[in-house]
Amino acid sequence: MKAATGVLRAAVALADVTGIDALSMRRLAQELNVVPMALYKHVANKEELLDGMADAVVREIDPPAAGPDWQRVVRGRILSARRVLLRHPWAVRVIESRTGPTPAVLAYLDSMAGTFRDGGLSADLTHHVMHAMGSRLLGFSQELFDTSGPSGPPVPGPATHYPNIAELAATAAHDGGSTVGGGCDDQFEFEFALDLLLDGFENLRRQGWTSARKA
Amino acid sequence: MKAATGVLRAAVALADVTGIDALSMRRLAQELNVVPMALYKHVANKEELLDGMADAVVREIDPPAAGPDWQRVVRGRILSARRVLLRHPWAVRVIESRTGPTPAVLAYLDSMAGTFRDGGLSADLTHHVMHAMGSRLLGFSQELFDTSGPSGPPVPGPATHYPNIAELAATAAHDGGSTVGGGCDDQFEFEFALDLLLDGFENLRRQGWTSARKA
DNA sequence: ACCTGAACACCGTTCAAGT
DNA sequence: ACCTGAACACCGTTCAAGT
Repeated sequence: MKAATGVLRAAVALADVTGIDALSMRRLAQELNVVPMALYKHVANKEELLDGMADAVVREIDPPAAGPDWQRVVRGRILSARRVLLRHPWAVRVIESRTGPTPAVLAYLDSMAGTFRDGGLSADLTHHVMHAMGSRLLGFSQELFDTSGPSGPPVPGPATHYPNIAELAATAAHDGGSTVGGGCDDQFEFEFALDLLLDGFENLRRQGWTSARKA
Repeated sequence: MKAATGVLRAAVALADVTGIDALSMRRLAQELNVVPMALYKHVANKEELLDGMADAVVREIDPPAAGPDWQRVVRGRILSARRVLLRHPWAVRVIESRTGPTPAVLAYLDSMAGTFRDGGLSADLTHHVMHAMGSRLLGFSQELFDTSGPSGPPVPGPATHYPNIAELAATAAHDGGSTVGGGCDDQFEFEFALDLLLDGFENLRRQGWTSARKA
């Protein structure tokens, strides 16, 4: 059974407003002025609803731009994916909780693999490159916790027991950049890691790297 | 209030056996032959229990090895973290769900930052390098979904609509390597990405890279 | 003062009763 | 045949009653 688009749109909107924890079948039914059990006409269960929500979000990512520079195409699309995730913060946890890739995710990954292949990366290298990117392909920051925001990096007072982290935080605080409250610049950090990886891939391509693991 | 070690050990053991979804306050109390409310003598609430469990797992990671080669020290410790996570698969989701870093995580990150600094990376570079590594510092694979296991990469039949992914899967299936069932070699992919990042960091260090974002 | 059982306010989903 | 409300088996946590 496929989740009806009306239910799906309502679920995405509700999660955007209330967060994913507050999205229950009962609450969603209430939003649609419908009895809870009526939802089960449109979705088999909550998992299928979440599958549909994940796919709806992934479909918001821009299609690949045209152009000969594979690094530029990949970069632009991943930054688009990141913008989508910033619009739907709950989507990270929903996508992560899927047991397997949903159709829109598969289509996205297939398209991304095509961009690498068209850029001249071998199938072997493309395979490992896709693994190395992992969830970053979908715009995941892969950070351990959110260091942006008004509170900045969560380091205790000046007499901290974490001298090295304190030093890093002090360095970040001295930065100008686009941050105001002393937090880290998420966008800068994301692009730093992304470009480091893309440059690394391009180096391997130029060197004709292979995994050399054939039997 | 600090979670008692007995309750913590029981919770970790229970999660190892039954998975994190089955770990409820009621089930844990039953395991300890105790009435559910008795747990609240030792933990303020379930979140505090999960905090304690996350810390208990992080404390299992090996201390840093001695040695002049920072790449080797970082690499060894992250691979130790990965082994810990493979012993406690539920820990990934528990650590991710913490709103901020727990004490053991802070101590680990501080120690890791110290290794980078001792290796000659500037505070500036260390800061961005730690962000770029993100959850990988704790051994997270950061993959979108599990492609190992007997089923291998989850690609539909031969007449698939995902030709590029099919090609990559075929390449992986032809590999010898340590995999048996045609799945991807998680350990190889993890080390591939890790080494790519560490080499990238070392290049930036040699070039005297700075973020050049000072006000 | 301490412990604890019942109760509260939820949850996803089953199922039988009503139309 | 279809819809739906009550019910089931949970959950984390509150709170009042009992010792």
